[in-house]
Amino acid sequence: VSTGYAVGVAAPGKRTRSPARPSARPAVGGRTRVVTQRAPTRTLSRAAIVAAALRIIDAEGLDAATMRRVAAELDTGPASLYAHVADKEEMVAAVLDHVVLEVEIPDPIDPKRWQQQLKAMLISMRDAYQRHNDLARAGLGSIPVGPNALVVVDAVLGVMLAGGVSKKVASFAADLLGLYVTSTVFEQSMGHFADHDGKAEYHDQVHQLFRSLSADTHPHIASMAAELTEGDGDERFEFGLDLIIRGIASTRS
Amino acid sequence: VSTGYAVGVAAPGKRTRSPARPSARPAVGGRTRVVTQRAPTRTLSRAAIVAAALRIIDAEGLDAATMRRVAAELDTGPASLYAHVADKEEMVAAVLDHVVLEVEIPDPIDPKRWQQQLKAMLISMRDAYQRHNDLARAGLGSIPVGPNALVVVDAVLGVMLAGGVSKKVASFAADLLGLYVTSTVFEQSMGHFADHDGKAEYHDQVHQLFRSLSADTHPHIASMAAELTEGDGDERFEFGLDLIIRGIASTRS
DNA sequence: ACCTGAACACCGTTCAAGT
DNA sequence: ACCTGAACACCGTTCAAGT
Repeated sequence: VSTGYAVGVAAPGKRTRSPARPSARPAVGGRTRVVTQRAPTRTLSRAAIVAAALRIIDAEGLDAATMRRVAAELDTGPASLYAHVADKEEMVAAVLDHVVLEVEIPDPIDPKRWQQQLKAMLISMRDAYQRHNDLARAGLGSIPVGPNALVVVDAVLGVMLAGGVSKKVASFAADLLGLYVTSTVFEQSMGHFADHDGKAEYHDQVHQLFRSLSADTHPHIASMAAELTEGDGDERFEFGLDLIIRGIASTRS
Repeated sequence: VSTGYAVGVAAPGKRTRSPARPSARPAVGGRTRVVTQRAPTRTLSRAAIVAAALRIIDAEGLDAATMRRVAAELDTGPASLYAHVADKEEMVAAVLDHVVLEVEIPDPIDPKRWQQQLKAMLISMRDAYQRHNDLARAGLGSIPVGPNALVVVDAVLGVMLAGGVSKKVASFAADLLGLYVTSTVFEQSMGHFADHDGKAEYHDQVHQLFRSLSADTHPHIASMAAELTEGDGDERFEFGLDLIIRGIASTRS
């Protein structure tokens, strides 16, 4: 299984929709009374690993989140992580699934407003990814099977079904919408790093390339250089989202 | 620039739409007459590197195409590649762009049949990627700016414009369609390798997971397990393609 | 200009040994 | 059960030296 989740083993019941960013530090004076004083937080855990990895990704990007770097963040060696996480792929999948806790789900579902509710969910999903640098890249090309992702997928399906969309179309559309969000966020997170001084420069380069193409060899690109690159990310994203949702709506009986 | 192409430097004029799979071996007795016999093909070149990398990708997958492995395939050391290719990213981008030569472009464009022609191009694109293992993964999340890709994009835009689609919609739709093809191919190429004995098993696992979800926590997924996983890749791909194209068509005045 | 050997600065993962 | 140091088998890229 590509996502790193052991598919047959994901425990949906254990999912808890909790505050988006649990502190890595456990609450002082919690409900378990311990007589002997424990070392501050010397215990490694899956949650601590995910939190450390997310901190690194936020600050330095997905590529910086190596097993060695995450271990160092937790003052240990890379081998120690393997007691809590099968491999790097599973670790990153866990981070991704943790972040989807930030997605807001409409409650209750209002059949009359299904298109707005669908759009709002997907914007919320985009915002969640966008808060975490280029993390979305990890989600490219993988079916979301993490426990939290499944909750969001279920809600997306529910909103569409409430709106009278067929099961077949809803099933397909859920895939497409997830794909669209992930890809869009990732594309817009490009050029954030090291080599380039901002996505503006990248954007300008692409625009220049399009304008530089001869009308002989690339007549349509040349005639559309403006349209191909204009509009900020938000605008393009919403435009595309509306287009897809309109397509979904048009399939109803 | 993320694709590895130096955007400002791509030379569209140099693009040649040649036979899909040029042999790595130069034609014997070509048009340049050489007196002294040259060593068989001892000269390294960008084309030879791309061909070697593609061979490895076809046989063993994208991850196997390391600089060291490609160099070994050409009986040399990894450092030698850097005279013809800036880095690994550029090498892979060049392979990707080489493969899009296999995409068939309709000629001439028939405005009346724009929807069919658009669909045929995208199926051809999917087939091209599909012939090359998990290569499509390299295209995820990068704007296609290779010289050959630009020709295909230009044709896609041309077909839509001929069909009366607005420039703004065409611009967006071209992005979306490219995204859709790349992601779909990659998703279907998963589970080809090592750990699993075929995508069937992966597919079954996902189906099992969906069926195992409680109707309490995931009512809609549970009620749609069949729809979510049914249909072979081709069917799902075409269904989605039709849906997107219908959405595009519905925007016309 | 092109090619090379050797090195640099990393990776993910395993494994025997500890507690 | 969990943690660790050390090692294994790799990476991409650079660089001085060769031709």
